[in-house]
Amino acid sequence: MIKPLRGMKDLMFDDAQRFVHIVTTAVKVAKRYGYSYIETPILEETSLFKRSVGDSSDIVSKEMYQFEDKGGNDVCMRPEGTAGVVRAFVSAKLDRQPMKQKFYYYGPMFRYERPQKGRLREFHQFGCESFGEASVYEDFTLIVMISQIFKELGIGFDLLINSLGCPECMPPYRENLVNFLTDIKEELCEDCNRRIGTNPIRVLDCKNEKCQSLLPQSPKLIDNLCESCESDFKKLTELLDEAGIAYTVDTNLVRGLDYYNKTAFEFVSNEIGAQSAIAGGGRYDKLVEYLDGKPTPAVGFAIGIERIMELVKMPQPQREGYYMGAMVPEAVEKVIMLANDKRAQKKVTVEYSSKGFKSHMKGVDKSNARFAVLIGEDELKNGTVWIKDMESKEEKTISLEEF
RNA sequence: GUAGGCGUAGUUCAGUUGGUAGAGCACCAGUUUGUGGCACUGGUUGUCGCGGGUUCGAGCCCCGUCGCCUACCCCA
Repeated sequence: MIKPLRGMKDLMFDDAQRFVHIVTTAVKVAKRYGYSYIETPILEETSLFKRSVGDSSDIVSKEMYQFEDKGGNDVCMRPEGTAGVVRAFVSAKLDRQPMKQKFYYYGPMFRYERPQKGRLREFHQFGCESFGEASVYEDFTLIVMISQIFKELGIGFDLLINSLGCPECMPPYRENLVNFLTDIKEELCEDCNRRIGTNPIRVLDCKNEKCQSLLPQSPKLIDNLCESCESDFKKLTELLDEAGIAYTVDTNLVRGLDYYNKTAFEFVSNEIGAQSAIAGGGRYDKLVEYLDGKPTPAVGFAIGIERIMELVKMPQPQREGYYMGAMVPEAVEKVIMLANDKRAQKKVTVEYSSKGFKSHMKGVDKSNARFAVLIGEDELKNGTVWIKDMESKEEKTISLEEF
C-alpha cells in the first residue's frame, strides 16, 4: 500500500469541509477589503527565495524542496507565498504603475522539516499582500482584517506586535546588538553564536533558557527606532487601542524571513501545541527592490490553514436536497430518470438497489437529505411518488408531474 | 539532524508471569408484510508494521529495520 509522503496529508470528509470553510471565509473578508485573487506557480527559480526570504534563514538554508529540473534549472517548491506574489507583481511591471495593488492567495507551501503537531512538509496558507501603501494605517487595517477573519471562524487568539526598524535605524542598532552579544558569546548557545554572524536579531528569539536569561539587558530595537519608525509604531498601538484589539508588544518577536521591516506581528493560540503561530506578517518595504522592481512599500500576512483547522467552529450542517430510492426492482430506473431531472436544480442522492422502506429511511438520514422520495409498488402503478419532509415530518403522495 | 513515546479488526484500544487474539464504535441484516435518528438481536473483519533471534511454543522477551506521534531547532 502506498501512503502519502512524510509530512503530507490527504484531506477529506470533515477536514475537507473545514478547509473549504476557512478559505471561503477568508476570501469573503479579503474581498471586502478590496483584495483580488492571484495565483502564482508553486515551482519557482531557487534564486527567488534566496534573494527574498534570505540565504541565512533556516527556510532557505535547510528546508527547501530544491532540485534541478530536466532542463538543468535550479528550482524549488515555494516555501512561502510572499516571494512569488512580489515576483509576479514585478514581472507584470505593476511597480511602474502608480496604482495601489492588493492581492490574496491560498495554496500549498513546502518545507522539508521534521513534522510535528501543527507542522507539515506540505501545508497551506491563505495570505494577502498590499503594494504601494506606505501608511501605517494599512498595517493596522491588515491586522483588523485578520481579526475579523478569525472572529468569523470563531477562533480566539493573542496578538503580538513589534517593530523591526528600517534601513535608517536598523543598521546602527544591529551593530550595537552585535557588540553586546559578542561580549557574552561565551555563555550563549551554539546556535546563537552562529546567529551573531548571520542574523543577530534572531538571538533575541532564541528558545534556549540560558540565552533568554542573558537577554533582558540586551539593547532593544524598540528603544532605538528612528523618528519615523517610532511614530509609526506608536500610531499602530494607538489605532489598535482605539479599535479595541488587544495586543502585546513583544520586543523579541522576530519574523523568520529576512525581508521584513517596521511592523511585524504574529497571531498566536495557546490551544494547538508548540507551533502556536496561526498567522504572521508585517511590512516589507524593500522586497520589491530586492527583486528588481521599483521601490514600492508593501505589507502582508499569511494564515496557516492547518494550524487553525481544529480551532474553527463549524456552522451547523443543514439537511439539504433529496434522497431517492425504489422499493421494487421495476421502479429503480424510474427513480434514476427522475433524479437526473431533479439534479438540474437540487442535490440528489440516489440509491440504485431496491430496498425495504426502513432501510431507505436509514439511507435518508445518512445522506442528510431534507426530503425522502420513494417509489414502491403502488406509486409505480399510479404514476406517483411518496415524499416526506424530514424536518417537518410532513409526507404526501404526489404525481410525477407535480414532483 | 537529536530525544522520548507508539505500531494488534475500517477506527479507538484491551491482551494478565511467553500457551497460535478480544471489546466499544462503525458497517451489514433483522426486530410480524411501507415510517428514519434511539433501543434490542445477530453477523462480517486481523500475514498482531516488517525481518531475524531466543523458546517445545512469541502479540508479549532480544536485535535490527520501516512507519507514525510529540518535542528540540525553526516557523504558518
